[in-house]
Amino acid sequence: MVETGTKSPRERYRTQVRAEIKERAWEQIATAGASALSLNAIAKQMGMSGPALYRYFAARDELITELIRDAYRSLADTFRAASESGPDHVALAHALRGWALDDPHRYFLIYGTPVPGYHAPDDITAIASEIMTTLLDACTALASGSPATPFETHLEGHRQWADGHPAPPAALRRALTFWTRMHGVLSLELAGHFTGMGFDPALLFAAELDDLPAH
Amino acid sequence: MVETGTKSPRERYRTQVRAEIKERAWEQIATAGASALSLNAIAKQMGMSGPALYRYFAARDELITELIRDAYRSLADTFRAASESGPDHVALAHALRGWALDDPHRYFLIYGTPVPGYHAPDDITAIASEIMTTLLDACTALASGSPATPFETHLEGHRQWADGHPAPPAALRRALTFWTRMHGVLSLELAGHFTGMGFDPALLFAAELDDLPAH
DNA sequence: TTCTTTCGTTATAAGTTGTAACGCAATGGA
DNA sequence: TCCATTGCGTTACAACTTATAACGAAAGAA
Repeated sequence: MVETGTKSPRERYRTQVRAEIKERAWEQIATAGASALSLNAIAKQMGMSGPALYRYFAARDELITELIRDAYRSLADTFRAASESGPDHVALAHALRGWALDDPHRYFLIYGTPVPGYHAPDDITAIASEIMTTLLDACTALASGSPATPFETHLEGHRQWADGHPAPPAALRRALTFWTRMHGVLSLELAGHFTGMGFDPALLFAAELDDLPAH
Repeated sequence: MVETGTKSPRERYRTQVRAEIKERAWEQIATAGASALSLNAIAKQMGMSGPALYRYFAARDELITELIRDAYRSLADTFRAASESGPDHVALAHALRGWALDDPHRYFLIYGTPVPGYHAPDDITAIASEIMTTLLDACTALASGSPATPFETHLEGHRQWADGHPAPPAALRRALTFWTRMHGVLSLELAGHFTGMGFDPALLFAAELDDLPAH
């Protein structure tokens, strides 16, 4: 095959059909959850027979993996956009919350109940570490130097996950805490555990954001 | 039917079979996840034909609801036991972590990705509020009186969820924060998001427990 | 025009949940 | 002891699902 520089019509068609399949898949996930995702139903919606979809995705799991990849990609882009005007963990927090509320199922595809035996491919973990780097940048901006707590001392000696990032221990700790606390509020809120309780989840989120380790 | 006081042989047999079905269900969930739970497979394991199970559980969802109920009940009992020697949120935290690590799938059945359209029956929400009451007792023990932060002021006027509990605003806030922060660490840990990162999740958990709002 | 690749089809296999109809066995009362 | 009722487990079946195989048609390349 000669190098055309632009995509062939066939490839254009193929990527377009793949995109439409993913769109329908997101719709289905939103109404019935990821576990109820049916390739047959998607095919019918698109006016073609069930097995036809297997030309585009080798298996149901491959489609879901692709959706997970897109979700990570989308979060990484959101973080990057929020960091455009400088490293700022408050901006990241609000971006994260907006992104999560925008499509809860997308959030749960990343941070929800894990499927036993499923392992994300390497390119997805690469996107995850891209997200972590953005977060570390923001947390480094405000953090001071030497470790002040036992856990920060522990982190100083266990920082493989920072992947060479020069963040001081306090920043490492701040990034981890940002992650777990924001996730703690968001995940319970999105799962509906706060509904009917009366208080405003947004205020709890803000309070937690305000209470992050200051150092 | 005459009131026998003790169960009839038939009822004893019935409850025993139901218990064995649930045991097999837990085993399946542990190896393949809740979404892959198969009534047929359970029946085969027990040496009987598929439809026989429908004498014991009207539908797959009813079995899962029963498992969720058992999970909540188990957590409530664990909390109660941890509170036996007086209200102590540190004891609750360690009990929670032990309970979660003991069976991650049981934890995710309660706090994992919600199933769209599923609503827990009233008796389950009653157990949930029993858990919350135990937590509020522990948080009241250490908290002072008047609200000190904007969010605590907000909680003072939105405390339906406390269900009449006389906890001061600082205790309400402490309870919510306990919940979201412990869940934030535990859920990410159990989902495997920390694996390969190098640090010790137990230390992060301890650090978060130590950092709870003090007031 | 001809060759080749790709696509969508139907047929089929092996699962799943759940219902229906039947027979057997155990329970409880006379 | 006998009998009627109740409950249990079975097979048969309907309507799904994922996934593979084999075939025909359409589209792109030479």
